[in-house]
Amino acid sequence: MAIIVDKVQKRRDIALSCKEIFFQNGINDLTISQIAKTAGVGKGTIYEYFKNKEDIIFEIVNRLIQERNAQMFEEMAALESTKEKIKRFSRFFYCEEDIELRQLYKEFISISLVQPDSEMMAMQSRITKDYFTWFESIIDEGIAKGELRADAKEFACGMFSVGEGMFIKSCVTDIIEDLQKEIDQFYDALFALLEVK
Amino acid sequence: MAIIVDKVQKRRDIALSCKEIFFQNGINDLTISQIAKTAGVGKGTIYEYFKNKEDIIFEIVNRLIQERNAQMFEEMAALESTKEKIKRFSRFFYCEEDIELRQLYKEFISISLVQPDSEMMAMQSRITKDYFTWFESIIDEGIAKGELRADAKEFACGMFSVGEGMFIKSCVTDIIEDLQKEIDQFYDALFALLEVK
Amino acid sequence: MAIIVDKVQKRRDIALSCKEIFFQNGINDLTISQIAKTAGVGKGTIYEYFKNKEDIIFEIVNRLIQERNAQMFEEMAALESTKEKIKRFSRFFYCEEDIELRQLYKEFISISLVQPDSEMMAMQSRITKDYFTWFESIIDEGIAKGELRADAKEFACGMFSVGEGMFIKSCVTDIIEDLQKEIDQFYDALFALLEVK
Amino acid sequence: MAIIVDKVQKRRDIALSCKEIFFQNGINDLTISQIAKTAGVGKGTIYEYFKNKEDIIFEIVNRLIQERNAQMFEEMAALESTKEKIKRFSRFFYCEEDIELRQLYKEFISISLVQPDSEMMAMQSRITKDYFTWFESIIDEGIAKGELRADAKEFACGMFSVGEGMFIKSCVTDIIEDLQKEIDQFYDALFALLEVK
DNA sequence: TATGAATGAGTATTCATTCAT
DNA sequence: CATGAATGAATACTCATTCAT
Repeated sequence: MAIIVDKVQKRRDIALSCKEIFFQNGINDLTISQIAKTAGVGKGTIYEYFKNKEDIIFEIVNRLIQERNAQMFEEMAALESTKEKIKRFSRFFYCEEDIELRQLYKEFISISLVQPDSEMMAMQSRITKDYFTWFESIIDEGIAKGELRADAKEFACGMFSVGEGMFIKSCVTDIIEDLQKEIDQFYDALFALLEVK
Repeated sequence: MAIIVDKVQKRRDIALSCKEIFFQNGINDLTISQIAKTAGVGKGTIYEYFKNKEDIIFEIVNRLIQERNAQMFEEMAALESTKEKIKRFSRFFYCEEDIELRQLYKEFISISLVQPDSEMMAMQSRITKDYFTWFESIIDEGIAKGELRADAKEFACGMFSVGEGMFIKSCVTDIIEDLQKEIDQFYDALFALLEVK
Repeated sequence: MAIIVDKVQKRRDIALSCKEIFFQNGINDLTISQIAKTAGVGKGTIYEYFKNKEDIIFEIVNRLIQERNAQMFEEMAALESTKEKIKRFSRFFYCEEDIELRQLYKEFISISLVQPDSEMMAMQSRITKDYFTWFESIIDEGIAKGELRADAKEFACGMFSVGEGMFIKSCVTDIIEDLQKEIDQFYDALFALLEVK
Repeated sequence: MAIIVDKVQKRRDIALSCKEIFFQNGINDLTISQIAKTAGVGKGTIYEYFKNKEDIIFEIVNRLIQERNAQMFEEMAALESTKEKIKRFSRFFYCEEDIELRQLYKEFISISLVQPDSEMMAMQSRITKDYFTWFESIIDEGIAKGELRADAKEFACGMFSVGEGMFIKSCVTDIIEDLQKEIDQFYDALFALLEVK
């Protein structure tokens, strides 16, 4: 009998083997030849596991995002106050703390902007909803604990969006000096208005 | 001397002649051949006025952004209250009102994400600062007029970022239903806290 | 011994299992993967029974041609007069009556034209001779029955060739309108000269 | 001013430069790389003059066919009797006389069989009609000169088709021995019936 | 100065065949 | 005997850039 390969596992393996070049060069310099070489397989083998290039890029981004998001949510869950959690969330993206996470999201958004019809869009939607749900839940929690005013919930969507907006800003402009400070200030000012005194 | 002016003028002319194909196909399908044909010049001529493709794309985006932003600020200046102005600002990007402006910014951000080293970045910075300055100035104005609380200014940066964030969201996700409503709600809720009663 | 018979049987089975995809897509889109899947065996197994792709294509065409030709001759044998038989022969190919038979011969001839060194050529010779022999025999019969003049036999080869020629014409040109009428007219005119009054 | 090239002329030049490899290897081994190399130009240059591979192959076949057919008709026109002309026509294809002409028609028909949707089909139709018209005209002439019976015209189409049929036969079978004799016999027998005694 | 003809490096994808299990 | 995972040579086509005129 011939070897039976776990296709799902091999997809993941090939995708993850590209981690390094992905983080180094982004997706633009990712050619099938390079992917094959990096994964240590033949070019034809790639097409045994992926429909086309779009498919493999999707898998790479998908795997990495899943991996990172899980870590993020876990870390944030460990924190106490609502404000702390939200500030921690922002710090993932604006500090140089995790340069790879930044690179990952950057590529992710850029692909989605350029190829809005692909599966990428569905994934973006899913992830955006997850973030938004998380924001809502911790604000709910804050209200339940009596930390926040009842109308704080109306800011959930905005809180997430301001994060996304500043992330883009940090990527496409030179205005990097006080980015973290800026976002902190915004959240501080907002929470000053929302916290129950 | 006259020749230098001519160069600048010709750069602009060539760039603006591509308006239509840019809005139709985006930047990905913009080839030098096409640009040359559209501009009514030879392919070689392009390289007399532009260093390379990056350079010409920069010029196109630059010219179009200048043009549009001028219009935008003019329109917004005509409005009365601070809240109205800011809501008008958001409407430029989230409604289908001006599909071309959306397309323009989308391309602009996507290029900047992918080629952060180019001149694009400086341009992004400049524009972002302009927006931010505008936000600050109208908030100042609101405070001066007694519409807004003194600490409203701390939200200038956030107000702009939430706009950018939602713009990205509207481009990369399917979550489109109540985008305009969502952003309006956010601004309403925020102004409810900031307005002097 | 039994093994050899099995091999022959399996070759036939695999070949005939491809009937459907052959008639649907022709030979150009016939890949080994597809053949293996359709035959319900592994890709490697194909190479146990066939030397290479050429070999399997030969077998497919061979089996299908055998099958169809047997039917054809049987049907034609049931007819009465010489002219009827010959006209019936032509109808197999020129009418849309049997689209699959047309497709089969088309592929057959096209392969033979392109790869004249293969076994295909021997098969073409065999089949052409069969047709020719059949033409001769029914003309002989016609002469024996007193239907046809004695020198009619000199037209056997031509009668077959005119059929082949018009088949090709019907495949490669748009001149389709009165193909059946044209060939009928030719045979009518010829038989008018050949029939004993 | 830049060089202005006669596009039509260059198309022809590139096409004709492939004559040799076309006659040696047929169309199957004709790759763009090879064509470019043979024509002494870069691969990209090919696409300046041809839409795609199909287009260049069409040009090659087209040019060669035009060239040869002109020669053929000229030669045939020089002959006297109707029978001579028709027999001469057949000799072009069945003898080894002009191996290249045979190869050319072989490829031509084979391409048309495989890609019936291309421009090739229109060309086949045109050429077939030309041949047919020629057959009709010389039969008319024969009738006018009193050589042939008035009903000879009904055989024009058949006479051409029998030629095509035997050409195919000569290409795809081993039955080559008496091909010329066979076709001569057919025409002799037919003319024996058609000639006015 | 203006041009457009020429270019070739670069890329995704296919598929017959092999061979370790 | 049977298999299907692995392969890589082969191929059409694109497009930014150069340079002779």
